[in-house]
Amino acid sequence: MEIAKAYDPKEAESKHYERWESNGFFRPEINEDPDAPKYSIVIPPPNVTGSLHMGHALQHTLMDVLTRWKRMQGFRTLWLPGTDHAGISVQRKVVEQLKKEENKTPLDVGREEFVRRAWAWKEQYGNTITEQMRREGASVDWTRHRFTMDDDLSKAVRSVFCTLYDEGWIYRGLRIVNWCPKDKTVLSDLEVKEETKKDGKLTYLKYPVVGTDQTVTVATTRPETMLGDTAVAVNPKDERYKGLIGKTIALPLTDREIPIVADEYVDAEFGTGAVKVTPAHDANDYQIGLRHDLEQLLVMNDDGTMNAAAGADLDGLDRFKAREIVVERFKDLGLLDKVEDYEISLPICERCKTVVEPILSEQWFVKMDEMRDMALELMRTEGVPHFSPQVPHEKVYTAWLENLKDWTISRQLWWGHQIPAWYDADGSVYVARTEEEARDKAGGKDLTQDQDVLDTWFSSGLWAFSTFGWTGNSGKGPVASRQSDEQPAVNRRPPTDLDIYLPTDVLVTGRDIIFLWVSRMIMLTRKFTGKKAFDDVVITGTVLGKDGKPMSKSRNNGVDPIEMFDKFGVDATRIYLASIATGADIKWNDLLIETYRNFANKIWNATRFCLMNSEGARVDHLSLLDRDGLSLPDKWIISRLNQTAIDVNKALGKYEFHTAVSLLYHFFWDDFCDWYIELKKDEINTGDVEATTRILTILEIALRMLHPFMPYLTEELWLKLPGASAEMLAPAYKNAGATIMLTAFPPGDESAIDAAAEAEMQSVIDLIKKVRNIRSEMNIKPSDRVSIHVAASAEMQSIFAANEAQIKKLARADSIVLGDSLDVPKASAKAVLSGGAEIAVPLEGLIDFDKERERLQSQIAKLDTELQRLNGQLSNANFVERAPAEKVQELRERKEEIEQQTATLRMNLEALNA
RNA sequence: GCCGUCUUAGCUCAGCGGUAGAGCACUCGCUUCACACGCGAUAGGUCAGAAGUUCAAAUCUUCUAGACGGCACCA
Repeated sequence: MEIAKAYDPKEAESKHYERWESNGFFRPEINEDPDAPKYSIVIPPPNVTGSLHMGHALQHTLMDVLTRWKRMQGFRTLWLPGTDHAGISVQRKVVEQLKKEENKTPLDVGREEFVRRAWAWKEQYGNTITEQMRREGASVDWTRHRFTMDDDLSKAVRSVFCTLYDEGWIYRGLRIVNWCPKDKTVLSDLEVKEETKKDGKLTYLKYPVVGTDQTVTVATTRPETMLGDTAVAVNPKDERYKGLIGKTIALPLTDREIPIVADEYVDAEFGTGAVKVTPAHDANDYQIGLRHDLEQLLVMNDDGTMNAAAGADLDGLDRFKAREIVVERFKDLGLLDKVEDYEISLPICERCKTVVEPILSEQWFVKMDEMRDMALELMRTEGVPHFSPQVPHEKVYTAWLENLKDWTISRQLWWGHQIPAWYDADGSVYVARTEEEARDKAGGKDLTQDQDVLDTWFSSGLWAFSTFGWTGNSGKGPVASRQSDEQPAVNRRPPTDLDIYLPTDVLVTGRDIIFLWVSRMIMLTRKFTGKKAFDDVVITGTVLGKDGKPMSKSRNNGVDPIEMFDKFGVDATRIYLASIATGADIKWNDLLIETYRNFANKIWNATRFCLMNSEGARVDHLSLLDRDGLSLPDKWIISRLNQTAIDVNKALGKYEFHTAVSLLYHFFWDDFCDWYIELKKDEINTGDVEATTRILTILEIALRMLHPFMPYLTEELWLKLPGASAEMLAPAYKNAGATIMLTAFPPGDESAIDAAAEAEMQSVIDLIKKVRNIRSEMNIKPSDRVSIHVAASAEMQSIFAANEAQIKKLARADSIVLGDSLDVPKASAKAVLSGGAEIAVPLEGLIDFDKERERLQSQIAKLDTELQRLNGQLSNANFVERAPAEKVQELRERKEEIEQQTATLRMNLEALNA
């Protein structure tokens, strides 16, 4: 068989995905075993405006590893893909498009047309990520792809909204909210980020007290809001201001008089001890306002300009411009006390970076107290979700829940789920799933639907169950928390996806959306289905740029996964991402992927070698079963193979992907390539069919274990193996076409683990390494053969005798002399092996005695360091008494061994000096 | 301000009570019939610092320093 000398990832990547998908290999229905347990994952829906970034690549890799692993284990496996509608982002894209192409505003085209265009935009540009996921090799069931604005998912949204409203969990109210003047919408607390500004200013304004010549100085970072002040507050205990309480202020730049009130909230120690109170523009002031029954005066428009209430001459002016003017006027009036430099942290709109304005506004909210209790209870009683890694996410999650505030869910956008609430002419509200239902409730009155849409995260919060067909409004649909084994056998409808796949098994996502998404999904899924959304949550770390900072456009330190796929191959990128410790942040470094590109090439070439010599042989799992008659290297590699399989399964079960990668890497490269293939080369090259069969079989099993990490490479190679066919698939998939992805994942066989073989093989390896060391240190040319003399116990002699050919090959020796003692010329290099054995390589004419002395001395020195530590421990009475007996025994044996070895080495050294 | 994470070989990172590990880089030697994206052999670390618990600490506890993250406050 002709096979290229180096692995070309692009070729393999272009060949298999389409076949896998079109044959339905990604669908759970490919599994024909009616009793197969299910395994399900829903993807954290990327938003339709996005393109694949390294965080996605990482998360998708882990999800795909789990999915492929479980599928191979025979689970009925579903990884459900989808996207979310990204309210604000899409809205902004469409607004920009309208502006650019037609110089129109959304109001110019109207809501209906705007939404139509948003859909068109989504159809055209919204599939970037889903296309990129195919390149990744993601084994998602595309037939179950969902979008948060699909009909069913929209029904689910309305249904949830109505239920929550009817039960009093959703309310509409006037509150101080975070307002983004650019997007002209309210934002939830989680969509607002803090940005520290070092060049902020704290402005001190003097307010004249009516009927006196006194002034009260207040400080503010937002001077323009003084136009909306409706009081000045001081602490009632503050002696400085006691006399002023109850008096009024003539508010400058306005014709209003405002009271001076006493309120405990004011910290007498901070600033001037007097606070301007702007109830409509500050959350704390709002609370003060409620306590003192103050007017709530709004002085800003929704676009961040001042309104008429700010004064006719400021009406329409931008808030920052107004700020300057206000300060200037205070200066002119002689009422500007001072302006200090002040480090301030500003609330910023996460998406557009505009300074967020706290503003009084009527919005819809979800009451979170009961949901929070529900989630905390779940955490307490069942430990759900179980975070991996557990620390610190569990603690952060519960701490956040404990301080949870109500969630603002309305958004002043047109793209999204319009709130299912209608108003009649009197302003009475009717919440219903449909307009008809609302009109019924209203007794046929004319109604207008609420103009706002819901937060995108509201629909994402239903993702775990809305994606499985839950719409909640059938009245006889799936019922919460019904246990399948309690169901009567009669009159059963066929189980739905919701019955089968919820709860999902694990959620893989980033730290940044634990609150935004994970927590809300936990609460809403519990509330509406009675089920858990998932048992486990794997929180991935952040892939940082080369500068150690999170990748971002503004820092321009991003690394495009697609570029990495092009440069190193998808498989190398995937297994590299999986090799990062679960949850740990990692600085990006191309060199590290190179490791795995090299690994891919190594796998390719190892297979190439096996195939070049495979005449007459084919993969045959029976060839590994009867181990009694096998040679030491065979017993050893089978033992290692099974141990690796057991450990890989164990590691994946604990979401320790990096451990699994490291096990596979070392098994394949060190054990299989460096030792096993090398040891078997002679047999293979001489066309030993039995030997070749075993090596092909071991290779095939190794490829299976690598498949979840490196799907393209392993499929490409597997299909080339003689004997690889649909007949080798796992029983549940026996009718599918030939593919490695539906073979059984090696479970590992405990009984194949052969400690004796591993120990014996270790002696052989040790012997070869010692000889190689002598060769290298004594500058023996690779082409020169040596002879090896070994003094060892009878058992070890027989081991070496049995593997003589292999030892000679790998140590480049032409003879091995075995005996009870060494009989060699003085001009020999010597070394000791464990188990009391000693070796010598005669180097007549070649030996450099100084060098040999140095060599022996350095070996002695190394052993001496260890010996000293051992002596220290063993002479410590406390250790001998209190440490476990086995431990003490172990050290004693080790000490004897070292003493014996050093004695031998010393003798050899003296002999050299004699 | 509160909570948390990290600090291990030149670099990037594993390990997390019982003899310090990997990959890359470095040094030396190899056109050895799968692979130079390779093979073989070395070298390199008082595991940030201090104190404590323990027979035993990179690993547990406390403190200190530095890096980072989350939350709160911000007149």
